[in-house]
Amino acid sequence: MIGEVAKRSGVAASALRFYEERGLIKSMREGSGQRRFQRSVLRRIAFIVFAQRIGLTLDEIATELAKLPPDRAPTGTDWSRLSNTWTTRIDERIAELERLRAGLTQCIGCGCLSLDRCTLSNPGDRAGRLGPGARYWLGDKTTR
Amino acid sequence: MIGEVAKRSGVAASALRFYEERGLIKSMREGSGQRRFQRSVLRRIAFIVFAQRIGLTLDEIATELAKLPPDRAPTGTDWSRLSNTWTTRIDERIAELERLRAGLTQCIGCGCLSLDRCTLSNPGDRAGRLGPGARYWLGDKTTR
DNA sequence: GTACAAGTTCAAGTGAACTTGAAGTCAAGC
DNA sequence: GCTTGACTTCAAGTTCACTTGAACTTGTAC
Repeated sequence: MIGEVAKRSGVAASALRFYEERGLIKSMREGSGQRRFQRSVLRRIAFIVFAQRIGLTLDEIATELAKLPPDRAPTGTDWSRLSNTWTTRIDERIAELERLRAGLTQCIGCGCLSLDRCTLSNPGDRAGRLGPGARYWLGDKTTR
Repeated sequence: MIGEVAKRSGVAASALRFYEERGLIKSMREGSGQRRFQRSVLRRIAFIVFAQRIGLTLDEIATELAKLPPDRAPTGTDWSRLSNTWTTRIDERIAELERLRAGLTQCIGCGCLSLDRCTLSNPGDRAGRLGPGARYWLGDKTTR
């Protein structure tokens, strides 16, 4: 029952249908055509919600979830294998935020964000190397 | 010249026009109708880019930037006053990420994200209090 | 037997942050 | 005088992650 899962997970039923359409979760169908979910779907949903907060797109999340064994129920080990790569991602994001905080207090206040002498900024040799909309102040490769 | 500012900031000209339309930056016009920017616009753009990475929407950024004195060029003190509120925001985001990391390693691995006994999870008494699409696993009030 | 809640599909709408395209202006270089 | 490049406006398109609405079916309650 989709309503039950929605209630338990806090994720709207429409979103759950959307996730299924995108292949993030699966369901069985009853004779009547209504969805039946296995218990394990809750953990998947939890993972999706977490991952979104970390900043992954649904596509990336789908790719990650596809690494889980399709044949058997995922074990704690399966999950923690996924979690490990994500931990890295979180650490990177935290590091970036700390850089931003430093930039905010050290650079914007002092005026170097006029881009002439900030250690965070380094146009010229970095410009154009990042994708369209590149922002060299961020020292960011992903740009999104 | 918009192309010059685009090159210096790494932000696309179309985005700069969009920011101007949204009131985030300003420009003078030459006789020909082309935009002329003051040097200080670069610092504003830097601020916008930083703020976006921190997770603010353009609307929020506009609100923040509106706090700068419209009459005179902003001083370092003006900027750092803004930065302070943002530092808080960054710290919150870092704290959240650390919670997520804990959740990832402690909860998903162990199985409690089946939502029965996780300290991060607490349905029932929290359900429905958050907006639509509420996700109680996040312990989040803003939900976005 | 009929009301009602909960489910179904499918198409279209939403908001954020831009980008793209069409059609036109303007100054410089050859 | 004509091409080129950089600019202009304005409308429409794009991606992401959903939500909303219309039209319909199913199961339970009275």
